[in-house]
Amino acid sequence: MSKRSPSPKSERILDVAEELFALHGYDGVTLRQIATGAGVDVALANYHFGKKLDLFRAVFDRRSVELNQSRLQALRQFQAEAGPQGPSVEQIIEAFTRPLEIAQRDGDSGWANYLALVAYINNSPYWGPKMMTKLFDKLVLEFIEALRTALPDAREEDIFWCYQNLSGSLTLALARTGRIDKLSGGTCRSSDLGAAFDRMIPFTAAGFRAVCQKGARTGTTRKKRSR
Amino acid sequence: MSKRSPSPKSERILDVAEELFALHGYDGVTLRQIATGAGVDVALANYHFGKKLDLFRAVFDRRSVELNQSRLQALRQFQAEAGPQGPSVEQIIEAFTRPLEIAQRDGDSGWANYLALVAYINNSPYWGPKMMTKLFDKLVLEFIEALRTALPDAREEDIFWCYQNLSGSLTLALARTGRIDKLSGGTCRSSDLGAAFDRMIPFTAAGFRAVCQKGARTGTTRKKRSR
DNA sequence: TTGCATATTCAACGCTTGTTGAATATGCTG
DNA sequence: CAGCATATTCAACAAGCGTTGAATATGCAA
Repeated sequence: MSKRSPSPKSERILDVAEELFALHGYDGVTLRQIATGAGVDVALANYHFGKKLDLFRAVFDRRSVELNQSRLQALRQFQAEAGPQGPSVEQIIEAFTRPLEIAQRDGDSGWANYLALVAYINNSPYWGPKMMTKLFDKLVLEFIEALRTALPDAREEDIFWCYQNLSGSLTLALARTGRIDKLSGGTCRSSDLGAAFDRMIPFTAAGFRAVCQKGARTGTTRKKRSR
Repeated sequence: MSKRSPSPKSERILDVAEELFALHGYDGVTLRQIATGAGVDVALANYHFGKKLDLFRAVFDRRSVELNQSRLQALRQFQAEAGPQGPSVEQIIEAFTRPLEIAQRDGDSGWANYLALVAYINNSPYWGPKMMTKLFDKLVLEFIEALRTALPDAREEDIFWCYQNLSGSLTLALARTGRIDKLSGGTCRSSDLGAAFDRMIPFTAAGFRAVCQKGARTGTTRKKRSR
């Protein structure tokens, strides 16, 4: 009703753009590459989405609502099951990450490309501040609030720095660079988000506790001897 | 002797290229932008470095040896001071990360741009596998070997997955996207690598222990209930 | 000063880029 | 069928791209 149903060719454009932007970044992809990959004329992308930048935004927007709804729902589920002290750190991180794995595993094949695109944007000093805030800040602050409840003695700045560690681990996993495959001699496959999350969740949960739990950090700012 | 000393203008080209590549990526920068920023003619980059891709490689190469020497030296120092069981996980991660902060703080101002460029390349599915291996794998495997010694009960795949978590946290910190500044309302500044590392080191050390220490993980692969 | 290697600029090339306006195809409504 | 909105292609544009060969400047050796 409110939005006309998209033509199949415009969806193909989004799919191909998603794949290419995730691999080569915004400037590394031409509209002609996208059009060729989608089997359409180069002018069609302009017709449906306007300028190249608008197409980039459309790709980034497309799956964000569904993605963040599933994460928020997972968090709400844990909160409903938990007592008044709220869900555990593990549960919060599980709700933050597992829906991404599930989308990649059960959703259409474009999800893997989309998650790699999010990784590209999140790690970019140019695009990150310009595009992440609008679509992801509200959700992230919701999770940080939950972490505050689970770690009541945490200092404000420690919570955010720990979140950045979590975000970094997640970002590199979503980028699926294949580097861990090489380093490990094939033992690990970066396409296996499930295996990555099986370690990432206990890893980062222990990290949060070590930095944010009562008595974890002494003194004022630095804790290690400088020499 | 073996290499002629570089002209001051060729260094300026490298400096400007470093800054722009770190911010916009390989395809987001033109040789004309670099030349203009360096105050030279566009043909000079070709004269000194060959093709655009060769210039990109030259920028990436320039500081890598010095960087990794300082990290390896820090590791060797801890190893010399430690008993036969080797340095602690914290010390290993400290040696892996602190030299980057020190380079940015005490070295010339281009170091911050260089580290952001490393973050860009490491997080890129296109450039990562193509460029990281040659310059960084040897060093990384040395650190992983040290971690194996510090965590003798760790499974092989767990060590590598945990390393990826560390690498991801480090990568996002080096990218200095400014996102944590916004999220935290100004409490954290992503340009402050020291503050980031003060949390990253205990955070990731606890993560390694939680996943890789004896008795940390039970059963075969998954540890959490699926529902 | 002359000579020569290195460094730098100049001018231009062929090609690709994003974008546009007009032309055509498609599919639904009457 | 006619009419019309939407979808798609066609052809072309001006601008910018990386790269090159020739021309000029620079700095040191004889």
